[in-house]
Amino acid sequence: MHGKKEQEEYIRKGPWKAEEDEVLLNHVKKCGPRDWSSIRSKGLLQRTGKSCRLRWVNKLRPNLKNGCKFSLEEERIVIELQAQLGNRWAKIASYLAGRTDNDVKNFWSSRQKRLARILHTSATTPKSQKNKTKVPTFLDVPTLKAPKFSSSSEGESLSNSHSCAVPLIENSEVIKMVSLPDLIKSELPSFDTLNVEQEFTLFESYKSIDQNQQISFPQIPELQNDLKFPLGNQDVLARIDESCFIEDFCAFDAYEFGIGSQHPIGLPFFEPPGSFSTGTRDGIDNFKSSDSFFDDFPTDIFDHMDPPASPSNL
DNA sequence: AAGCTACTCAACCGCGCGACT
DNA sequence: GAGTCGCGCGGTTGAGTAGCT
Repeated sequence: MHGKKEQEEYIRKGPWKAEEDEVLLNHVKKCGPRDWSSIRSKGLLQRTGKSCRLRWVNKLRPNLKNGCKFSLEEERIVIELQAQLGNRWAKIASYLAGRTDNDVKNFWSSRQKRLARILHTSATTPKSQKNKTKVPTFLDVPTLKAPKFSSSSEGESLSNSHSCAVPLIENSEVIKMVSLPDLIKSELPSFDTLNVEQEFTLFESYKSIDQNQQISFPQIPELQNDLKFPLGNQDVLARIDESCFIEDFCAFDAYEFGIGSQHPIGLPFFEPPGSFSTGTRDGIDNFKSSDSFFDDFPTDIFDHMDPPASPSNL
């Protein structure tokens, strides 16, 4: 079998057994969460110190929210902090009670994959097939007119209110200008928590809009200018009147930018730094009680909108 | 029921940094 | 100052699972 030296060198990998967890917990009880490498050197476990530490941090540490999905508030915090800090998952996790860097990382990467898939689908699916997607997009409104800027807003920076934010479109010529990581870094509202019902209702309302009616697109808060307008403002403006431009933009979407989602476009999406610890839902509640998003629509738009079905009707 | 796809989660790996010798 | 060690972090991968067709 194994010689003594071989046994000493043997390092166990893979899933942890309950007995191993118990040994590790005992070690932490005695010595605290440190001296990870001594666990192996003492012959307690055939695991590396790194492996022990990881197991403790990610699974055995008290007060972990294991197996619990990220709440809306947690998602919001992650999105904002990722935009501010980049991929410093451990730092981000420190703002979330019971979450580990691994949790945050996994959450973000699955979000990223989903977004990539949506982008890819949007860019490659023939337009005739796009209507088959689960959640309807503005692509389904074929002749929605491009927004026009009022004379009062002409000459203003497009980053201001009532701008037509066009950071991302499926047209391949343009999509290349926004890398996926940059896209994800931008402070997109969560789409994990989309209220499909609301989305659909709003969508239906758009279908009802007089196609000659002009609507203002709501602002997108706090996007970096270069993310908002990868082409440069002039180029964006120049393309706005192209029907395919708007169509493509709308296809990518409204969905991504939260129109119809639970999050506002016209409001600051995130709390100011420093307010995380309060764990308030002010941002969300403010949205719910605010009209600012809908202020950007013609008032009679709501005449076409049916109230969302109550859950009891489902 | 079976196959496929997307997603989640757990764990490993490589790298960088700081402390120690 | 150079080398070593332990630790922490971010990136990546693979297994398991849920949902859809």
